[in-house]
Amino acid sequence: MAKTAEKSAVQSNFIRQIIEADNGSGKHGGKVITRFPPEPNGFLHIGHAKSICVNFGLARDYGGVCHLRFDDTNPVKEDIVYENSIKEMIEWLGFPYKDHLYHASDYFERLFEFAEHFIERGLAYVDSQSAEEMRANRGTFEKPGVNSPFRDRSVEENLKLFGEMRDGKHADGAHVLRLKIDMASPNINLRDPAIYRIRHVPHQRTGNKWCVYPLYDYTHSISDAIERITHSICTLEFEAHRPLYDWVLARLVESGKLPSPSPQQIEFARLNINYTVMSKRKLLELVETGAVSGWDDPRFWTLAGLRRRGYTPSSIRLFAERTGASKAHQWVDWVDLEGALREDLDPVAARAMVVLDPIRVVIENWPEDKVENCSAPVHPKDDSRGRREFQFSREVFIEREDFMETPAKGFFRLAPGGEVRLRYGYIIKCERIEKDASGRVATIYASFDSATKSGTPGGRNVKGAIHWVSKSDGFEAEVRLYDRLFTVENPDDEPGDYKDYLNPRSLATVRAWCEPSLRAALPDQSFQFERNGYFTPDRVDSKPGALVFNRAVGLKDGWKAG
RNA sequence: AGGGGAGUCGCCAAGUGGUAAGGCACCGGAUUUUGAUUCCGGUAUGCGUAGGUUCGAUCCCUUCCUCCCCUGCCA
Repeated sequence: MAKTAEKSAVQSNFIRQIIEADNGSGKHGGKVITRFPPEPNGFLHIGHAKSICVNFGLARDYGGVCHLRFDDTNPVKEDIVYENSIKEMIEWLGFPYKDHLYHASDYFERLFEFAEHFIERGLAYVDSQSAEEMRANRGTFEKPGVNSPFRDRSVEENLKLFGEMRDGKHADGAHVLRLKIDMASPNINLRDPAIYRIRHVPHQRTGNKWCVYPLYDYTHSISDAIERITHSICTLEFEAHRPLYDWVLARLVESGKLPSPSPQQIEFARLNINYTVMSKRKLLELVETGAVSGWDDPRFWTLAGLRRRGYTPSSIRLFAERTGASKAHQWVDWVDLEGALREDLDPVAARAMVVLDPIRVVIENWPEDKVENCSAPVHPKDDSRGRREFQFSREVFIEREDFMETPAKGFFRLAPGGEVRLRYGYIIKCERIEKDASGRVATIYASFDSATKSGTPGGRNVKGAIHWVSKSDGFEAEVRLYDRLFTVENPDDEPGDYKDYLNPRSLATVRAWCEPSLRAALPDQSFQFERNGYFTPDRVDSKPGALVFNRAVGLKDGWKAG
């Protein structure tokens, strides 16, 4: 029975240990509720996929559920097109979100009430300093901040002002609501963090209902608690925010506004992959400057790009599983992603022969108009997949690199006077070659051995077997071959601009000869072009009669010349 | 008056006082009409550094080094 790495025992990590300890103590009654909380202001990339796999994976493994919650608290940056794209990609990745779809904006009303509650308890105040004054008074890493002159406003005045803010009586930036914690805290997040700001901007879901919007730390902790999230998993940069997360929830639990126990924030290292950049700003810039053709460029590590390139959801899940979850900064090799794809596709991808860089072969002792049928298994290890048919004829194409006029040591494909098997067909012998004006081999003239048809019992064989396509029933298609987008492992660490390290040869387009079984190929289908790699029809440009294939990843090549 | 994190094989990553799991990569070898796959076998006297405690230390204590994050009315 085929067992994929994805199904094998998951390895322990510190998050699982926490969950298991909580399950053991009965802290959450054995429940596990996680959440993936994207802000709808960009497209998902492989780093997000990792986080999605961690959160949905934990829920799945512990019989819990994972909420998809859009963190839509900043209407100036957010848009419904991002939300739709995010949903589409999560579904594509294979995780169920529809029964547990939430928005932080669902909680605007309660968030506001809680803010008034903080004011009533003397734990929040309206600050009327300018942004610049607030920054100046916040202090620095070494120096404590100083209290705002508005810090001691009365509860009544604060309530009145906050109400006016909500009612649109004040301009953007005129006031802000701040928690009253400690301006001298060594943790800057605790120096009276702002929790509400005025934005006279319509919101993509609540329209014009609000002109004050809550900020992240306040919103996120409370949203988690409202949803009874048990383990709130985020990335390392939020570690210093955890005291604030806990502070807000503890006060609200104290006064019976929120249930106990509160969710626990747990931070793990975000995923980094070499030869990429991950920041939202840089991804956007690559799109806008035309370094990539769009968010779904097959060279891009956005989920849309990976899907178009030919990556499968299961390969991405396998990759996420393999890279694990820890607090150490991880720099994963791009080749690990490729390895996961190969491993995922090898047991399932239909095989086909395609010649990417054709060189013409004329088999002189094959009758002019004769055509003979050959067949090959759709999958070499799974007969139930049936067989594919194609013709053998006088004129065929083979891969240019499968012929060497002066063969290197150890080369066992075609060379002058030598023999090679045309896979699933006959053994041929190179009799002579013809070159064009530039000295390039134009045509190989060969002879075939009629006693060597593939499958002949007791027939002789030769060491080399190469793929080929007959001119009689093959067809041409465009094939796009990709290389990494950057030439250096970490473009962010190099001197100058990261864009200086774009790889000018990240895309090569060729006209290839394909066997006839490929005529009906559709996007989302994966093929192994024998000896060449895994390919998928381009979901944007491929059309019946004018197919376009993307190479998702090459096969491993164990041959070393010389 | 700074605070919070991280350092275990090339890349990930378990182990957290009893003598260094696993995966990927790599190297052998077997099978192979894909130089692929598959299958066998190999690969850290060592856990950032220097001391200490202990019968015994990756694990506990101390020193030092390196890297990352935090001074948005972004998330």
